[in-house]
Amino acid sequence: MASQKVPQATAERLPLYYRSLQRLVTNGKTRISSSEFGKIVQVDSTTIRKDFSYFGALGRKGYGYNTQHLMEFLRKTLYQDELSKVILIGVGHLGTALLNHNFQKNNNTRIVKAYDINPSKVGKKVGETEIHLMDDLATDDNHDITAAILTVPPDQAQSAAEQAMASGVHGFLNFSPVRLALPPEVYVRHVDMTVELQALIYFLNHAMEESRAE
Amino acid sequence: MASQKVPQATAERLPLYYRSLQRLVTNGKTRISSSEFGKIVQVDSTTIRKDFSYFGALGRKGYGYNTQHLMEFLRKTLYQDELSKVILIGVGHLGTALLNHNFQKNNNTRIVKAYDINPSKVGKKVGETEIHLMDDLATDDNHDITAAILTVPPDQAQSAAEQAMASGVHGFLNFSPVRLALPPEVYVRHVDMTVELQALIYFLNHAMEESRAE
DNA sequence: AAAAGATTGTGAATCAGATAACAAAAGCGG
DNA sequence: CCGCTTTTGTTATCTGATTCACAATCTTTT
Repeated sequence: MASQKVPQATAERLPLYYRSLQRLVTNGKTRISSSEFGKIVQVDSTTIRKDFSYFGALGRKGYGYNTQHLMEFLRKTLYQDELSKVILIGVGHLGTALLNHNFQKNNNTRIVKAYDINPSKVGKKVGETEIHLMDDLATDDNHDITAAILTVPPDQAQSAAEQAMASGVHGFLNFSPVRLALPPEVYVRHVDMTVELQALIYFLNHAMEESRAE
Repeated sequence: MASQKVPQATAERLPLYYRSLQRLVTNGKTRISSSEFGKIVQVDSTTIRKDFSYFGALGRKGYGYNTQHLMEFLRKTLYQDELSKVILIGVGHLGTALLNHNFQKNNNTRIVKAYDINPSKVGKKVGETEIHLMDDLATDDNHDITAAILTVPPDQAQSAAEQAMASGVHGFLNFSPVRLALPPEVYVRHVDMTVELQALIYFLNHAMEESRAE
């Protein structure tokens, strides 16, 4: 299986497709064409068809795609039919918000444990998740954990990531505004809100300049 | 000025460069080569030089870049020497976390006002920011506002964005897991944590499969 | 069951971005 | 102040992603 290599850009769109399909199925829509779907997810219809084509023929000519079927395919492909356990490191404002949110709504990812440096928080729960002491992280066994969400202050990010690695974690969703220096077998994704906001401001100002120039 | 068009990919790296430089300057580093800088921000040194070249000659051959000078250039380019006012819509868990954080640390962006649908929150403050009633959004004058941060539930995102537009906002940082349908003159950036996490899980599982295949 | 219409899947073309290669220019060490 | 070293800026090349164009094929209608 897994015929050709799936391009990175394609893989990054799959979760978006998946979530949109969940919504469509819930709303009782049974079939959809790539162009109609494209309007919803704001991706060109050709791109959508090409994305799906890496996994074989998922649609039917003259008909489109069966939403239920497509959704189930994506659920498997994204490993959403098995529970992914995740830990969260750093129970500050953002960490707390994520714990309360806990990704529980539509998907099969659960934050099973949180770590914080502050001993007074230890043992307490945020949402369903119990807080452990940061010092125990490196020596805990987290080999059954898929990924760690890093919501610590910038100066603690590198060290926290290393401790998580030591406990067996090999994937990170890094919310701290630092690039982590980690071995290549560890996979890191960045969510950097300050960068996003500054980029937004840059584009807004530049769009204005360009239209002025016209 | 603004000789050639700056590629999107370049523009999106500028905030990262800027923040790294702030740190370097603070730590007393006065000069840096593209290759040393590249290791810090984890971007290829050629890419860095090329990025800077769109803005003219910022470095000196055989020497590198003056950190202070470069930082100041980026500060201007990113409009960080003037205050950018931002509003936040949706004071839930995530919205509250962002208000408390308030982007204040190193940059010149401030959340000056928040909106929420819940009247019992109105008039209260989170951090420095006062909460207003959602119903007033469309009729308020927010033309001096650079962007709106959207942290509302998915089903309210579209309507909230439209109300913000009506009040004069033309840039959005959208944290809700929905693609907004807005006119093209409005600029939207998405921060989608569920997608990020699912993409991470996909890549982790697939990296494993590939290494198994070797 | 034939004709008309819809829509996929894909090879070819284009576009954007990243990397490589290197000449030109500046720094630096004796 | 001369030659060696460093490092930029940039052109050329490569890679990956998107878009185009259209044949193949299924659906729907009559």
